[in-house]
Amino acid sequence: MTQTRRERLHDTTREEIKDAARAQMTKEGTAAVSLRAIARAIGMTAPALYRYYSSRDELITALILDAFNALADAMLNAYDHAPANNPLDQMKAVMIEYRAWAVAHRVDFQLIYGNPIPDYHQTPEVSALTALASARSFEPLVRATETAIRMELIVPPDEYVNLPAEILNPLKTQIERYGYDISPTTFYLVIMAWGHGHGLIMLELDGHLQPIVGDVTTLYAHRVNDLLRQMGSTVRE
Amino acid sequence: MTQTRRERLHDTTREEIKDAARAQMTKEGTAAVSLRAIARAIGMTAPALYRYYSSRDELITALILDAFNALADAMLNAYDHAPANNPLDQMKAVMIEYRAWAVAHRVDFQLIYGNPIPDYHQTPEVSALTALASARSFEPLVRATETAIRMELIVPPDEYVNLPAEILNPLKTQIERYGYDISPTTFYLVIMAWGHGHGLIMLELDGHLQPIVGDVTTLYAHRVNDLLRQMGSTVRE
DNA sequence: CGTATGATGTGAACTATGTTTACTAATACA
DNA sequence: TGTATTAGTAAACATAGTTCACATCATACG
Repeated sequence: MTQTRRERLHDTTREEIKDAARAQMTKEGTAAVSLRAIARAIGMTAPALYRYYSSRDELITALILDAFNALADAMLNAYDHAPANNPLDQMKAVMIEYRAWAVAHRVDFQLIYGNPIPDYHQTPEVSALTALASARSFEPLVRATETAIRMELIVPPDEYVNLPAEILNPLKTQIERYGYDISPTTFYLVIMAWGHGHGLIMLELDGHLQPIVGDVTTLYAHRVNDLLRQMGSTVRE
Repeated sequence: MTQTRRERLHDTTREEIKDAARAQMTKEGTAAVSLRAIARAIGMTAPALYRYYSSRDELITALILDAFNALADAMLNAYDHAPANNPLDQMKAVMIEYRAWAVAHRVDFQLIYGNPIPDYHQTPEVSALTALASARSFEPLVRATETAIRMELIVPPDEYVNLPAEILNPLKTQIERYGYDISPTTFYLVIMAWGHGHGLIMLELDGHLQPIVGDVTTLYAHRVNDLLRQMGSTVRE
């Protein structure tokens, strides 16, 4: 792990390039990542960038992985800072943070969950990494939900306990595959919450929600609270 | 409305250009619309396209408006073909169609709800048109929901009837502004359903859902049925 | 019927882009 | 100090959107 001076400088420049790319995406959109523009911004010529990233695709891959990890970190952090003995508050905190991060880092969120960038092609190894990072983002929510159910702070209605076989079986398979120690009900509820939150966030980012509901923060918080109620939260707000 | 032969040919070519553009997007992604490639595909040179669209942006605008209208038509059609006296089935049909259209027309759906295309800039007039088309898409769902509530096929739980002021007021404002004849509860429930369905669809299109739940069609249908239950449907499936 | 007009198309040119190649300048290490 | 590696450049190639000057040809009019 000992880095030579050269390696340190190299890494610094790699970060500088990513920062310039992010700045550019923020201004012009995720798809507008231009090597030549990045080079101009940091006072180099375009071919020099190839000393740091073997192609535009590799640079974009680095940005995507960074974004995934930052989101996962943010959600884990929200989980850690919520009251440890209160899984319901943990669930809320993580759900709220999902949107907060998306709004505060629109570009990175679009990089993860938006349209693919034109001409960008992901290698299978990278897909595996992003899938892992994606799963890591929602581990806190899964854990909090499972705990809430075990503590009977959430008593899910029968619909979510006795799931029909065609829904139940794939969930079971997935749980076994990853060796999770959770019930299919937990898994189903998390997917429900994820889908709901994700949809509201996407609509907000595309500008479809704000003109309709005014303050989206308020609506989102209300929806999160209501989601817990729908899940069978036994604690009134 | 009488068209000369020339105008007819002109319109035909405009359609041919759009078709080529759609074919290209389907193959290479929404952002990869290339005038030169379109020209090649239909046996012309790129500058010739400027006789039909004054720029790449204007072509993309045409594609976006087409997509919006096609989605609205599809949802209205689903509404019309559901049993007229059964608003619950109408609601289901429209929600199911929303996903079905998105999956069958991924590219057009991304054009509407995905990342903006790089360097594409929308004029305010176009934004107004798309907002209108977007509203038109969800009119059937709004109407069916309002009817279901009036017929007491849906009796929404208290949470959705007595909405907190900070949620209620923006909804009321919006309803007045468009002169809709619906209750804020209807509006809230539609936003809830829209957000939920939209999120699941986006996750599916990005490939995040299928590996987790296997058959997404089954999960989505299950979620739609459960949404009606959450809204307070008095009819058991 | 012949002619002028306007629509339709082409090819060259301009500014961008990502990428490769050949070359130079600087740095680190023996 | 000498040498191998690294960091950077300039030139070149193919791609893109767009503009311009020009040719062609069907239509409309005198």
